[in-house]
Amino acid sequence: MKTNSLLKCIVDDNRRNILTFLGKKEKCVCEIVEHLNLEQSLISHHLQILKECGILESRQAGKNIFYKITDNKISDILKQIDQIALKIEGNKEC
Amino acid sequence: MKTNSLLKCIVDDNRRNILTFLGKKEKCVCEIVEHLNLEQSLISHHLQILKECGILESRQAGKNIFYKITDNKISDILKQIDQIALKIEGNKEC
DNA sequence: TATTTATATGAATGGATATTCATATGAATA
DNA sequence: TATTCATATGAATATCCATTCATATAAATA
Repeated sequence: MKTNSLLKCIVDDNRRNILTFLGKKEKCVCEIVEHLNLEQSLISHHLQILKECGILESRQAGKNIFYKITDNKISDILKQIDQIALKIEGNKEC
Repeated sequence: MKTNSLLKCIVDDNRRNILTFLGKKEKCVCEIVEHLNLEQSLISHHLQILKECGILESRQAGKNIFYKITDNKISDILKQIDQIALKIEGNKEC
């Protein structure tokens, strides 16, 4: 069983930032690139990973491709992860 | 901010298995080694990592060293992670 | 249709981290 | 006190994964 590969997916800093930036609204790649200020190809690679995991889905509109978080279940999971991150703040070396 | 390094800690398969095996009860290293069927030194390395993160604490009793999960806060986090893992089960490539 | 713009892709690289191997330490016991 | 048992440690190696770089694709526009 690979129960934790979505966790692995989310644990990466850049991917977490992408997801946080996306929030409830879909955004096109160039917006994400501009906001995170990272290489376009890097963003693109991360988007593919998130998409393969079922966390994101995409939609084409002309030259642009828009990404959004797939469903509320995923959003809930992300919220939980953030709550966990908060709890962790009180901890030692972490 | 390093909000996710405890997550990184937990995301590793062997460490998750160690934590799951520990549950509420302290166990000595040799029990963990026997149960996970991995090299003693590997288990020991992982135990150090978990200890440095504040997830585990240890107690010596003669030749044996017993490890246990530090506090209920950590236990709660682990439970949440497991719940998340369950939700994820319904997902695609993950 | 040539060029520009937006995005994807794949190979190469680098860095982080898991694993192994050999050995050290330290407590218990013969 | 020599040996055994339980665990830790550190260096070497292997593996994984993020990042970069160069390039491909495909839509739009001049």
